[in-house]
Amino acid sequence: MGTLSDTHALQDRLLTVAKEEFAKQGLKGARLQKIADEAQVPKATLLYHFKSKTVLYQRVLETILSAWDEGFEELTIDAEPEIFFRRLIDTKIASVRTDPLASKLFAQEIIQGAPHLDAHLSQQVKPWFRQQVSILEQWMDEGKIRRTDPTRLIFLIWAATQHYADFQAQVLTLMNRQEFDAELATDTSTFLHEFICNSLGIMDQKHR
Amino acid sequence: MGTLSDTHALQDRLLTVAKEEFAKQGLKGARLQKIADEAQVPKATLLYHFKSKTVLYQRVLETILSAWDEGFEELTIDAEPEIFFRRLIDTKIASVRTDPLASKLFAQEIIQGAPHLDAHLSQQVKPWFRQQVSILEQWMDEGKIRRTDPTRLIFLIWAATQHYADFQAQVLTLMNRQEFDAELATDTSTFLHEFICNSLGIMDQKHR
DNA sequence: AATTCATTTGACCATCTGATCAGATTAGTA
DNA sequence: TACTAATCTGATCAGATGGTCAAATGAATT
Repeated sequence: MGTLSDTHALQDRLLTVAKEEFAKQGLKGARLQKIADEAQVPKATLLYHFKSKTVLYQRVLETILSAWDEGFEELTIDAEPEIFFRRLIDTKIASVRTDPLASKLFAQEIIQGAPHLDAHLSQQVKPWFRQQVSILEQWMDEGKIRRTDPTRLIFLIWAATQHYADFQAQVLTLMNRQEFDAELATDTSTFLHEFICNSLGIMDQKHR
Repeated sequence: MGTLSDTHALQDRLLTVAKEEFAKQGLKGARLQKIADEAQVPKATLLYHFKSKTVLYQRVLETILSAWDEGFEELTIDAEPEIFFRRLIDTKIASVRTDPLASKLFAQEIIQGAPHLDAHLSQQVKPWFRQQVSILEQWMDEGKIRRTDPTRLIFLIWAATQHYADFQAQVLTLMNRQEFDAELATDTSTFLHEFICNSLGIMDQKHR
């Protein structure tokens, strides 16, 4: 424990601070000086650990994406539709509430045309997405859920959950709230689950 | 008709070009030089018509918002739920398809905490929002639609439609499409309408 | 102790960018 | 035509910002 913090811990801290700055200001708007200040480190030190602003940004993005991949890939199929949707929605809402900055950063990246994650979209997201679609199709074939467009259904869930992170400023204003607290998260989760199950003709055997 | 274009037409062109640049690059990322080039005008001319970058940005924002206000305020209540939802969704999807840049610009503004439209949110959006909520509540009281949280229902519609503009890059990738064409818009509109009506227990008397 | 390597940091730089300004050009008017 | 006001624009600037570098510091190894 010679140094105050070893290299790895420092880089983690820098990535965390950088995520916040990038999420709040965008890639172009973010200032290396501000990130360095926030992390209580000279700017030169920041640039020693990450060769350039772009590299730092990509590292932040990678960190976010791999965390997501981890959290969502284990959403198994071996469940009834109702359970599946509950897990999916709960996981997404939890992620949105725990780390809205990650969601915001990701959103801005996509809005600007996803110039830094073409690869990830087609290699990571697409397979996961196709799998989800095929699960839904199977359930439709089996008559477990009403037949509809599975692709757009996934989009709807995606959008409806992500909305609470990305548009948090608007959501809180319109709901007269100050923060996205645990209760608000639970209620939102419940609402979405109910709404979707209702639309798909899934009977809810048990109350939450 | 002495000049090639009068002042008003020029400012409109500048606003249009600026909207594109702001939407694609964000406020901080946008470059006045690029806007000027795109509009085939010296940068100094651009700054003659708009005192500063911030002013230009705010003017672009105002233009977008007033266009939206116009388009959505006339969504009257004097209709049955099914018609109401159809109109709302169609209008929103049309707006998203016609002018995705406006939606993207707006989204980035909200994501970054809506620093430039606090006033508009509470003065324009909030009243409209409350009105929609009260319509929905009334219909729930009358038993016309299933009882649920009207606030989150509006959010869901909002999010699900906006998604197709803001996340267009991702949506197109996952759907293996090149552009958001008219057919895709119609199908999306139909899907959302059906999905929502189904969840709210609204019978669809006529096919689209 | 001497050497080597990674890390840290203040000083500095090249470049970019929003903004200014004075002078030119044009349009409208008496 | 003469005069005024609005519009246009090239030149230029001041500040900010990403990035570089050489020297200093610290840690580990022989």
